[in-house]
This record gives sequence, structure tokens and C-alpha cells, in this order.
Amino acid sequence: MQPPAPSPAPARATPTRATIADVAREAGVHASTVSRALNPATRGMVTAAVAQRVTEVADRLGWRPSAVAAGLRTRKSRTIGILVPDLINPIFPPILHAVETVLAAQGYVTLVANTDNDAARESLLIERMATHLVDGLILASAAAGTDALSLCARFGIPAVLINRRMPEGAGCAAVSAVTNDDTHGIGLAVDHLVALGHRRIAHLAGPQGVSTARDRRAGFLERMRHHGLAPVAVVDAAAYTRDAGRVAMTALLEGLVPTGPACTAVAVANDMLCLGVYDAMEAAGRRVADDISVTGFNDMPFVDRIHPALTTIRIQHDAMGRQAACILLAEMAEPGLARQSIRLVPELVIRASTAPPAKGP
Amino acid sequence: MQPPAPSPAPARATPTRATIADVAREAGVHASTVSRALNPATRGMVTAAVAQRVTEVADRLGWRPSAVAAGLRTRKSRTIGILVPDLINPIFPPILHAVETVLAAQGYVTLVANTDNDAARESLLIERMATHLVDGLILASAAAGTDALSLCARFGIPAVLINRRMPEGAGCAAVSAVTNDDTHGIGLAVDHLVALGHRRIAHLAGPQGVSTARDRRAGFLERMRHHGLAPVAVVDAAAYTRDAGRVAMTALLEGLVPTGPACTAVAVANDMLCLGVYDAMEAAGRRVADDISVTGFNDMPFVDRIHPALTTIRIQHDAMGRQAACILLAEMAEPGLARQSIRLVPELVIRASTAPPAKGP
DNA sequence: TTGTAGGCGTTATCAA
DNA sequence: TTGATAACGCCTACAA
Repeated sequence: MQPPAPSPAPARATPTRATIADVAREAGVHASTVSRALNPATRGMVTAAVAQRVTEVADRLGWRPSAVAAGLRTRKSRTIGILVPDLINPIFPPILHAVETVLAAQGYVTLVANTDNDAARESLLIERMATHLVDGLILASAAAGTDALSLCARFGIPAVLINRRMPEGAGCAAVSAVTNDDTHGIGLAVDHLVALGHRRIAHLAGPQGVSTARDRRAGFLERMRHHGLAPVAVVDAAAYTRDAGRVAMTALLEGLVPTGPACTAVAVANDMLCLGVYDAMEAAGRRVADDISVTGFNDMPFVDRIHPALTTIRIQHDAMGRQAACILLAEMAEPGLARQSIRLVPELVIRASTAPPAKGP
Repeated sequence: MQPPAPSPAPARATPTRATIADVAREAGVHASTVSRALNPATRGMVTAAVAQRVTEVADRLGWRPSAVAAGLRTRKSRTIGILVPDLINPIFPPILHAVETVLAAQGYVTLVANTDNDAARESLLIERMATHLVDGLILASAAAGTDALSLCARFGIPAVLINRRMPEGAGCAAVSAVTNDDTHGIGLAVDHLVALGHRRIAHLAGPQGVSTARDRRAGFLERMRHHGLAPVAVVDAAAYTRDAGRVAMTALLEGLVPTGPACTAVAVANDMLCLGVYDAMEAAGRRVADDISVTGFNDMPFVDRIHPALTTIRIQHDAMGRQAACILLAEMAEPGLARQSIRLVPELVIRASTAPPAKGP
């Protein structure tokens, strides 16, 4: 197009970057030598002097390896993808942070994508990540009606589930998972309410497509039975959102769902739902704790500061992220490794949203 | 390991996927024809019959385009990166969601990465994204001491700043930005406190490396001057975190920072800090609103449910995300486009954390 | 220790 | 409209 600029400056920053060939020419060696000199793993194959010179030239030209070109050969990217169903739910960022910490220490970059609880979007994202060569995938978005696992299998991408498991039978044995012991966790909530003296307890469940919701629902029923109690009502929320929680709780309060006598306590499947429960109770003029005790699940950030402070089940988000990252790294290194399913034990955090039941009606 | 299953299933899922060459052979046409037939943009160059046949074969073989190989040629990936300083701060997810919505509608995939407020990590991420050919970048992580913009320039990646601007003089004119009018916003808080009767007002500022913190600090001082008031104290928090807020507020309460007479109100630079402010006040036995009024900034999710509900400045997170995405798309399509700097107008949301000052002690 | 050649999977540019 | 050929930038046997 234009005659080469006579300036000695590093070639007038055109939008086209230096390649290995440029470095080779400038350093007076062959491109493969450059490749060897610049790749830490093969540096040893090359004379120190040459390595030195090549490195200098590369620096001077501002050379950066093209991950795309390298990936085309190596089929690796040193990048891990994480799929999250809903970034707005504050329990995920702490988990992600733990994952990133472990992976960053191993030189991996972590890329997060939001599936928005949408199976089609999830498939698209997996495919996109796969064709961009992510080396592994952490899936926090497991839900019924998903082909995430089969996609990963087809693309040969190691994957680890986190927080949520796959529905039973959906190839759950084929993939490792790090989850919370949800059955046990909700049991802690029931025990706590019963110990306070509650007998008429309802459960506000999550969307039954995801394992946390199913397990907590089942765990609730089981633990109630253990105490010889019949649940007053079980309402499924449509999603793990504040608004779905409000809707479900409103239905419960207004008797729009099958229910026994009015409850004195609600074990809620998730803290996000609890925000909506508070909204619904406020709108109905009912006081949390004084009129109806409420327990949450997750101990997500900030619920210690809502009013009244939420009694909830704390999950080990940090351990969850770390374990999942470690397992993924291990399985990437050795694909034949036996799959493992880790269940982390949660604990009860008692705050102010639970109290003994009010006397009489 | 095992003898090949005699099943007629599609060729025993080997880890190697079908390529265009496979499809070409199977369909009896040349690879370039396959490429044309399968690429929606070039489909028209090919006979309908051929397109049909090729598509069928591709489906049958389970062919998926390799984004890496395609990217090597086209230098495009239909992927946009977003860099966020701290995913744990709940103001970002809603902004991200808005960005994703716009970009997804145009067929772009959005990948989020966490810089953790770390300049080195940010550089690494930009470089990694660049060499993976993201088509554009949205930076929510702008801060002093960063070479983000020069990196983008070197790699030729269009970028748009969001929420935070670059420090003045750091090539700010070279890049578009969609931010909040922070100066105006903090002024609304000051006006509100003054209208309630407060005269002894302190400012709890954010980390001065980021524009939101600087602008809110400057805006606070300016508006106080406008009202003829001298600030009682200005304390800089070390980061936009709950803990940094607690530390800074404790210092203020205990007189560990230069301060005039005890304040009756604090204008805080950010809602996350406010959580720490509440913590510090609780620890010191001071009541929010009753003893000291508190205003926040951002109206992040859930602050309407903390106790007392936070009076704060609501920013337009949705518009922010959408505008930034639109500008980025426009500049990607037409790189010569004039840069624009959009300043969104925030509004005051009055809740329960502010009240008239208590009658003198 | 270094150079040569070929290929990773796709697309752009020719020519037919 | 289709086919042949040559990149894109890097890596890696293999040969020297």
C-alpha cells in the first residue's frame, strides 16, 4: 500500500502484530528456533546466546504468541470456562472467586458466562467455549432438560459440576461434582425450628428442575417425618429469585395453595427467595420471627444485615470452589481418573428471623 | 481398551471431531464449497441442492465449525470480553446482564473476567482475551496505574469504559465511556442531608484510584461549599468493600482521622462501604438515622432490605450496560467513529437511614 | 543445536 | 457456481 516508513521506530504500530516469522528474520534465525527459544518448555533445546537474542528481539517487536494459532496446533488454551445460571444471585461470585484463585495459581485464566437459566443459551455457550478450546469447564448451571454433559462429552471437554448436581440418571456418574449436602442442610433448619417449639411448618421450595431444590424439598419432608410432623404446606417457587419468593409466599399467606392450618414457620429453600418472603410478609402486615419464623439457605452475602437478620444454612462456598477447581485440574491432567462426588457439610447460622412460635392464634 | 461396539452408532465418538474435509469427501464436493454452503453469509453462492446435501452430511457427521481455525483466518470471534474489578460487588451483575442482553441479540457471546482490582491480572486478562481474538472489550475496571487502554490499542481491540472513567489525561479522549454523573449524584445526597437539617456532615470516600471515588469526593466538597458548609471530615476507604467501610467508619467514630466536631451525617461513596458503616456503628453502639444519618451510592440490590433501609443514589445500571454495548458494537463496525462520553443521571432514593439530626447532646 | 517441511481447520482469492 | 491453492501463526517430527 505505502512505501515502508524510513523511520527507525518499531515499524509504525500498524494494527497487525509481529509474528514469529518477523522475530526470526530480525534475529537471523529460523522460525522454529524462535518458537523453541520463546516457549519455556523447549527453551533448553537452544543455545543460551540464541535464546537471549531471540528474546530481546521478541520484546523489542512486542511479539505476543497468538493463542489462536497455538491452539490450532496444540488444542489447548490454558483457559477454563465457568457457566453460572444467574450472576445476580450473590452466592455465585464467592464460589467463582475461589475457583479463580486455584486456577490462576496454575496459570489458567477463568472466563465466566451467564446462562440465565436458559438451556439453549447454555448449549450455545458450551459450544462456543468448546470451539474456542477451553481446556475444561466448571458447570454451576446443572438443571433438568439440559444436554450440557453430552455436549462436553462430544467435544471431549473435562467438566466438573459445582453446587448443583445433574438429575438422577442423567449420566451423573460420568462427571465429578462438588455440592452441598442439601438434604442434611435443610434438616438443620427443621431441627432448629422444631427445637424452638414450632409444629406447623411449611416449606417454600425452589424450582424443582435443579438438584438443590429437589434435595432440600426431599430433605425437608424426610426430617419432618423424623420428628413425627406433617408439613403444613409445600410451595414451589418458579425460580431462585426474590420475586418468585414473594409470589410463592403470598400464595401461601393467602391460602392460594393447598395448606393445612396456618404455619408458624417457613423453611425456605434459598436466601434469594427469603428476600421475597420478607417482601410478601411486609405487604401482608405479618412480622418475620414475631408472627412467622423464617429460615433461609446459603448464607449469601448481606443476609446478616437484612431485618430481621436471617437465620440460614451456611454453605462452604470457598471449599466448594477450590475443590471443584482441583478436581478439574486433576481430571484434565489424567482423563481416566475415577469421577468423584463430594458433598460438603453445611452449618446452621442462627440469627433473628427465627423465634419460638407466638402463643395461640 | 475395549473392542469397538458393533452398534451402528455414528462412528464411536472418538475425541477427534469431523472437519470440513470430512464433510467435503462425504458430500462429494470440494472443501471450499462446504465452507460456502455452511457459512450463512456465503450460502447464496452455492446451489440450493448442494447446500442441502452438504448441510445434511454435516449434520450427520456432527460437524461443528472450529472457532479457532476460523478465527485464525478471519481474526474475528463474535465474542466480547468484559472486565470487572470485583464480581462480589452486586452492582456489576445487573450491568453485565444488560450488556449481555444487547450483545446476545446480535449473536455475540459475552465472557466475563474478574480482575480483582489487580492491574497485573487485568493486563494478563486483556492479553489473553486479545490473543483469543475477542472482537471488543468492555472495561468496568478502569483505575489509575493501569495500561489497559494502551494494551487495547496495541492489540487493536475496540474498548468501551463502563461505570468508571480513566484518570484525566490517561488517554481518556481515546476511548468511549458510559458512566454515572457521580458529581451530581453525591450532590443529591448532600442536598438531602442539608434539607433534613444536617450541618455537620462527613464524607466516607472510596479508593481514590478510581474515578467514581474521586468524582464523588470532589462533588461532595463542591456541594458542601455551595451550601456554605465545611465538611467535618473526609475519610478515604481503602477499597469498595464492606470491610474497608467498617475500618474507615471506625476510624471516623473514634476520631482517628482529622475531624471537626462530631458529625450528624455521613455521605458514603458506595453501598458496599455502607454495610461496613453499619457494622462499625453497631459495634460502637451508635444507631443509624437516630444518631447518625447515612447515605449510600448505587442502590445495589438488597439495600432496600437492610436495616434501616438505605437512603442512596440510584444509578441506571440497565441503561449503562445497554449504552456501552451499543457503542461498542458501533465502534467495532466503524472504527473511525468519534468517541463519545455518556454521563447518566442518577436519582435520590429516600429510605430510612436518614433523618433530621438529633437534638444536641 | 538448528533448519526443513508439513499440518492444525478454515476462509479468501483466483481461475475454471 | 465450483474447484484449486494459498495463507492465517504456530508447533513438531525429522533431518541435517
